[in-house]
Amino acid sequence: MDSVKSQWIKIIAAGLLEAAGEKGLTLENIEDKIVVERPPRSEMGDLAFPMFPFAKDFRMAPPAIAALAAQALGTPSEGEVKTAGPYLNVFLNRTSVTRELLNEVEKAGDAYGASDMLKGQKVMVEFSCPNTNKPLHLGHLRNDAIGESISRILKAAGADVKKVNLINNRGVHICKSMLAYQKFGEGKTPESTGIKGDHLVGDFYVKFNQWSKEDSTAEEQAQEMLRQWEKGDPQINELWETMNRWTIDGIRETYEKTGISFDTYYYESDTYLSGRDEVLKGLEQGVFYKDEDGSIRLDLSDIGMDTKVMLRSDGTSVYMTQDLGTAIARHKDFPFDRLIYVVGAEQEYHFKVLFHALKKLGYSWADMLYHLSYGMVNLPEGKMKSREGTVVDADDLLADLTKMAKDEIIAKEREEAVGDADETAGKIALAALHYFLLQVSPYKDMIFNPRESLSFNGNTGPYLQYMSARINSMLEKYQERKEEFAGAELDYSLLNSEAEWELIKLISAYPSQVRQAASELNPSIVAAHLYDTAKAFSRFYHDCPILGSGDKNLTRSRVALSEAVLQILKNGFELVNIPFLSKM
RNA sequence: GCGUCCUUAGCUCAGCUGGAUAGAGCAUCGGCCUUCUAAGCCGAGGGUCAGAGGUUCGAAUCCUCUAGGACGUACCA
Repeated sequence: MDSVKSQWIKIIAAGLLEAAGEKGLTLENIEDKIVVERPPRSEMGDLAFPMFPFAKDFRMAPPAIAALAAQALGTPSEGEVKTAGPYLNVFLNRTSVTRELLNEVEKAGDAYGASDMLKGQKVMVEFSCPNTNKPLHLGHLRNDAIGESISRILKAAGADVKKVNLINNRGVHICKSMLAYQKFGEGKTPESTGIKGDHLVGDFYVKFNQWSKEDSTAEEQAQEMLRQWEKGDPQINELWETMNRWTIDGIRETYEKTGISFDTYYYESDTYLSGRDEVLKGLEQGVFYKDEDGSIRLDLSDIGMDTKVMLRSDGTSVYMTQDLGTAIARHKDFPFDRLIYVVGAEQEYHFKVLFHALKKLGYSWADMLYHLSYGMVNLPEGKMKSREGTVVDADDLLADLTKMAKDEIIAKEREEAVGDADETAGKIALAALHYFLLQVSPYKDMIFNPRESLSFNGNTGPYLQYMSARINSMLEKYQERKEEFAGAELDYSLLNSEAEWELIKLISAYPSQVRQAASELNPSIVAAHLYDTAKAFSRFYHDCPILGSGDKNLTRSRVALSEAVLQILKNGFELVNIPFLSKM
């Protein structure tokens, strides 16, 4: 459809030029001025060209320009041009557009929608970045969903994408769960308790917070532990390694369940030292300064901000120190053209400072860093608060969703048909979750209502899966009954209903939607387009019998259309991490 | 205080670089299963696009102000 659009821009331009010529006017850069739109209702045409931008050139009212241009255009072979007030509306030659499009989709297959828009670009995407003191919660799931999805979308746009994680495995917060374990742990392990490692460690983190309310020295003890640890205390180190492994193993299990993966894991425990060296180097160079209190700081007055600690007065490193080291290590490993940090909006200040610090340290690639600042997930009652126990745990949520999906399968008596009901339920849960998280623009805060938000009806992931499963089943039946339709011929002119034409237009728009999602780093564009497509198919499927159309050629042609729709759904599912189900 | 962002139907959200009558889903009400999966389809009601100015032929969209909200402004991450 892109080629159709540019073709029509040329046609309209020619018409306008001719009309202008008749009036003795000359127009410049006419093609750049032409705006292509979609008419608000399909019966008004397929493409719309508003004439407002030419009012000044013509010194005429837009409707009059439209009339003149339409007259000049006459009846081009590519379609029909009609005026509608100030608009020129184009009705495309449906048969030829359909033929071309369905052939293109079939040829491209899984690659339909892919482009070379970002060809040659190396893009690193950082996301997830869990702390090793507690399990993942709903906020992480949104981060993971966005990070994984934009990685896939950028890849589809031709970029060389490297997905990276950063394990926040050091810092005072880690010491807190360790300290609580030392005090109250009684040697418990994931094996001895049967509790998933990340949850077990998280329980001790909660315990620390309870204990610190009773014992005012708790915070100081945690700080002391951090100092001992950075000095290399072997006992602390051993405990750290053990508890870290528990957490990371647990978190990796959650990644596997949700279809998230990384090309490279970075660990703050590996990068904080190089970050510290970097800070000391920067101190020598005069980029940083030593404050009266002994801490090493960056003066940000040149960008209208205060100062920021780069290294604590006791010599231990902060978040910033580690992120400096990590960024530098990453650019060495993978000289990116762009590094996208998928991190919550609450850390905007941090990244502003980080990027600024790297620039001042003389790293030219500091300009290629980008903070994809996404919004928070809130509950109807407000913020999720771990202290009040209102945090929605990732594993619990997945388990609940899977249970709901399984109950639904049983209620609909689809266990047999579906094959492995548990596996299917798990995939439905993922679809519900990922679609819910990705249908919203990343940068906006969103509200998660556990009771209502994850329904399986309406504008949801399972609805998409359902439509694709139905198409798949129908196509399988077609294959089984192949002899019945032997000798059938594809006749695109038979696909002449409005429902079919709507589908054609949606299929043709898919690649541009993917490109837009890539340039805006916004998966919700893909999600919305998938919904529109599924919805349009649903209407078509309801109105237009396929296998029972009564006309072999019509059946064959509608099958071809359905195949293309299924291809778009499958390709799009891949981009937003929704599993395709052949049966549901 | 300062900075950044948000405010569209009862609720949750779309609405692309300004363009024709602002759209979905949920919820409410009413239809549709001897025919390809009813996790579906069709229809109805529901809007001063927070408010006020401005720019423009034209504003939910751009600018300014006001109100409400979120986040940040840590030797937490």
